[in-house]
Amino acid sequence: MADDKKLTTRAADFSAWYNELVLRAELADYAPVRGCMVIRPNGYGIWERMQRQLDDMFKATGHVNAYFPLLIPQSYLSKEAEHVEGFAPETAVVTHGGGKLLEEPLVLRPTSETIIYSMFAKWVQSYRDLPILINQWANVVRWEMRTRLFLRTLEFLWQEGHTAHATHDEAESETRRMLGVYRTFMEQYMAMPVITGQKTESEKFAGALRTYACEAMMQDNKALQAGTSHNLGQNFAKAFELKFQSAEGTEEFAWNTSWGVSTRMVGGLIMTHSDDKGLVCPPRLAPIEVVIVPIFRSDEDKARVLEAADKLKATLGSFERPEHLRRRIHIDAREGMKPGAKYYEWELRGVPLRMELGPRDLDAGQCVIVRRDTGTKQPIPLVELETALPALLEQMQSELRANALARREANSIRERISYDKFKEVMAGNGGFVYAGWCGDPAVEAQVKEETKATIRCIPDPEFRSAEPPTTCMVTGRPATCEVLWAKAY
RNA sequence: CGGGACGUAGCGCAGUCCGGUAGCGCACCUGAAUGGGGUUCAGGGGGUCGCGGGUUCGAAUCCCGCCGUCCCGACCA
Repeated sequence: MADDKKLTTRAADFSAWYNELVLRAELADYAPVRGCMVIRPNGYGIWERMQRQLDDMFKATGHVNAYFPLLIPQSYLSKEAEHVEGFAPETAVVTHGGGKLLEEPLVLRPTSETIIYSMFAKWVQSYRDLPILINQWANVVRWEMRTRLFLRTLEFLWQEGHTAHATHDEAESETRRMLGVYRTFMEQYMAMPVITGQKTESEKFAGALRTYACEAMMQDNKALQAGTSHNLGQNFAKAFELKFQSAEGTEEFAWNTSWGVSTRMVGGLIMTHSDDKGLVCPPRLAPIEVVIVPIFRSDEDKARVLEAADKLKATLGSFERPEHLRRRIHIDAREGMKPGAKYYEWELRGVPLRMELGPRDLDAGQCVIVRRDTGTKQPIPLVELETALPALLEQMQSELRANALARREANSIRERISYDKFKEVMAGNGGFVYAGWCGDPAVEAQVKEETKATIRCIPDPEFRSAEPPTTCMVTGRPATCEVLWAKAY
């Protein structure tokens, strides 16, 4: 921080910019334990709004919430071979309780497939007991080597949906449906466009049949995996004896899915929209939509302006209004701080709209509204705020999404390029590269080794090229599919 | 766990080479003025200098050990 008041710029050091923004906007802070963070009210408020929206969407798609315990017998994790291989290296293990060595160590859940499907096995007898459509909001622990605020911490908050079905096809359509829910949420609420698609064998979830993901592009052109949805097949059902009797009387293993998004999305939101002045928060997820900065000199003016501000908040923000008509308003009435200083602070914190309200405005029956993303100022008559505020907020919401989409496409390469050119791109500005792939995992490994880029996904049809690639970018062999390459978080 | 940097007031740092009264900026508290883009003046509070040991009359400073944090790798939502 050369200048004490300004953030390091994105261009100078994206990583430093991100860290400083998170800390100074008071979204999160480092905790005493390495790799752990405290999510402060400004950051938690965003997560809460994400939760509320997603929870509504899960309920609307037929899911119910439940809660399973944090502690899982270590042996459970070992019951599915690929699963234990994938997660064992990063589990935290409890060996003592009440001062005594435990007979069997307990792991802090890195994810809850094992405990949940072991319980499903108790609850399911018949095909009539299916499907089970459960979600839980929880914390999980993964002992990562390198951590970053929101993007990768030892403990993080998430939701994990877990379902059980009678058939493969039903499980598959559930897997796809929830990926679609994530996509809708990310686009409509986070204003963050995503590429959806399937993960390759090497990138899929440990223990899954197939993994699908939403991949977003951050402002440094790196990809962020923002949500995953897994078709688990019968792998866990077999490990935990999750069986049911079919209508035909036969005994069958159930088909499971799991899907999750985490507090990592807060990091994605930050890196998608924010600028060198601080956070830019999409209005729909902003804990505060409008901050009123009162301006006054004399005591008379002060009383008059604050009264007007209170009145605006009491009417436009009244809890008696239906939520979509209720504005989330904060009045910054702090004494001894000049308006300019407040402007900078609320810009750092990402409040979408700022309302400047002073004696001159009141005389004219108006206020001045400033948009956080564009900085544009406009006077608005007080009597029109009721309709003007939601219109401005929605306009900002959709422009943020459109801008993020334009930026992603401007940094995507869809024409066929040579592997040499690809190396240049990845060594330079990076970005998303669509290319043919022969399907050989060794090629993935080689490219990762040489360029640090990985296959983010095999994009869903709507994201694929009009002209499908016929050869592998790396080997020149016939392509089995088109893939999306990028360096990732 | 490998490579690098660092640990001194809430935050950012100087002081360490060359041992001798613990400092600066911001933040914070009090008062007054100020108030439409980071306000000014005056006064004030706050530290076992990461921890442990050693050398010395005397250690933030020198030596040894440990712990922790951040950045770059290998691992990952």
